[in-house]
Amino acid sequence: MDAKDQALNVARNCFAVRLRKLNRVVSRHYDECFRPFGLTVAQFNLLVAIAAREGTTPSELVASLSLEKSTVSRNVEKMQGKGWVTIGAGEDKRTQTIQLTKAGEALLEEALPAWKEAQKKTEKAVGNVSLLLKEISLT
Amino acid sequence: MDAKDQALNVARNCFAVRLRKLNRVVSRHYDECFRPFGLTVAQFNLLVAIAAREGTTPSELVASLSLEKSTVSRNVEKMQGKGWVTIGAGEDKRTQTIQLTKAGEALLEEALPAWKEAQKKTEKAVGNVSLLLKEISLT
DNA sequence: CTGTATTTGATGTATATGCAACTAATTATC
DNA sequence: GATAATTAGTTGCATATACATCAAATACAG
Repeated sequence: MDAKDQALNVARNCFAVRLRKLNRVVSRHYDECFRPFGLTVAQFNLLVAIAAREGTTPSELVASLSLEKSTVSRNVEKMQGKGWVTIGAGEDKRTQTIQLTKAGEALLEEALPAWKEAQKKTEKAVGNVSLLLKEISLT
Repeated sequence: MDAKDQALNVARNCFAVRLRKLNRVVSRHYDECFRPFGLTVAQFNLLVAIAAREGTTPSELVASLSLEKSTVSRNVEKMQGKGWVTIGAGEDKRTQTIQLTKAGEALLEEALPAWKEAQKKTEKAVGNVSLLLKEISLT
């Protein structure tokens, strides 16, 4: 097998190559649907994660979303700037608690139809994603 | 269903949320394995894509990887800076052709064991990814 | 042909992401 | 109780990514 065929083989069988491409395509669908709300899919992710656990902490978000702490730190700060969340004192002087504001709740509510649309769009473009993701054992 | 439960529901069922998390986790495995070579998974993606079609063009990479053209432009430029690829004249005066250099080929060769390791690591951490990706109909 | 539309890349700007190094606070060790 | 280790978040830096806009080249319509 020459270098070219080997590369082709890698390109076809690499989990990362395929997953990352899928990720770009799918994320684009969601970004399109959320654009009218001035919302990105990454911000939407954080919003729902925060909404699902009122009074959560950055650390919890790090764990539940497998994000780097610095990413959470900066993205949450940005969302605070937009008035969607408030950052308050936590149990420790180290920790913080994050809450949705009224505006944040309202935004989520408004964006829900767009989310449903994105879900549909994704299934249509990519196939049976539910079935696909069902298999994954991510904590 | 109150707002919190609704958010939980979205968080659990959103394709983007789950896919993006999986993408981060998996990409991290590859990045770790490639780090000793000064290579990122994104660069590896491009390298194998270029190797698989010697003399490809940015446009082709855009199409085959579903990347934005500006992303390809800048990433390929960076890889040229590292001496892994050369950018030459294309058929048009608009287009370019991209070639792996000897160093680029050598790097791919060297990194192959790391890639295999990353594949294994991923299967171990995430489950049967092959089965999972088999279902996807991405062009 | 000539003027318009399309294609191909480059560049400006913004977001998302991660690693390394840092600080402050807390916990564990002795 | 003092010191070491760990934890929580922030900040500096770099890469990856996308959208909008631009310029140059080519293709197309008349």
